[in-house]
Amino acid sequence: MKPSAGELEILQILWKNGEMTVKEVNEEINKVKESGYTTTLKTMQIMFEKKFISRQSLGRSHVYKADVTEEETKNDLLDKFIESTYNGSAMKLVMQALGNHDASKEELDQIRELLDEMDKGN
Amino acid sequence: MKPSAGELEILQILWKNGEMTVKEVNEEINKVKESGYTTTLKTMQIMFEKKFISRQSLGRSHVYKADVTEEETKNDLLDKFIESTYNGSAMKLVMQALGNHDASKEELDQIRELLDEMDKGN
DNA sequence: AGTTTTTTACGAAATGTTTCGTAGATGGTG
DNA sequence: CACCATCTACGAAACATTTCGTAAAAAACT
Repeated sequence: MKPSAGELEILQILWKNGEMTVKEVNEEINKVKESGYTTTLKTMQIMFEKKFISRQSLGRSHVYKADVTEEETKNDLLDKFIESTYNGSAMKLVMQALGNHDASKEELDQIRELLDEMDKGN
Repeated sequence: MKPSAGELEILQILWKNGEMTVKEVNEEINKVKESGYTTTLKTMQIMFEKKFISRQSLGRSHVYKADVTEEETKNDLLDKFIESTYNGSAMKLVMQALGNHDASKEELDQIRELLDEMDKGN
């Protein structure tokens, strides 16, 4: 299933940091924006019910970790985005993303390599 | 502002077809999924209030057209998607989109051309 | 003119998300 | 042991979205 915006934010934090308590996740969020502790707690409880994350008791508190992979989740989000916004055309998205964002020489070369690999596949 | 999923669906139809009545838009939607007439009407009335679309009276009915451009809207959605899902890195998104979707030789060449153009810019 | 059809406008229910207040449990500290 | 801080659980409010029923206006039909 598709995580909401708030859920995705928490998943990104867990993917980056591994196992974390609600308090730690909330502190991470508060580096970027203000958000109450129970807000983060509630969201994580819902995510737990949805099986996006799992948890383990540690003393009185819980330690959470992502239970869906970054790869799989982002693929899923990307596919849905391509479908809804670019009518299913990944290439249209790639063209627009390239056209609208600066890239370093290294990045461009990296993409060229990938394109060459894809040629071989054909 | 960001159109919702349902609003985007209607915008895509209007971008493709130009001026349309609610009835026509609803018929277009019903080619893909079932949806009541008043549902589409209501959504379009909300979109009108939000200034996503404008309208003109034609006899007893209204003829609507998109009032935000496809280019601008998709750019905005793309930027937000890159921000929320790829931590702001357009190149990560491009790499993943290329890696996960097949492309024809023509499409790959088209991307190469674009990359060459971008090199010149540097 | 009266009935039917088409269309708008309005309101509200159903759902999902985000946020937070409050109560209660747990564990540490004087 | 009583008090305080920390943490969970629960419920509910606030908001946005989606869906549709119903009423009323307007036009078309007989």
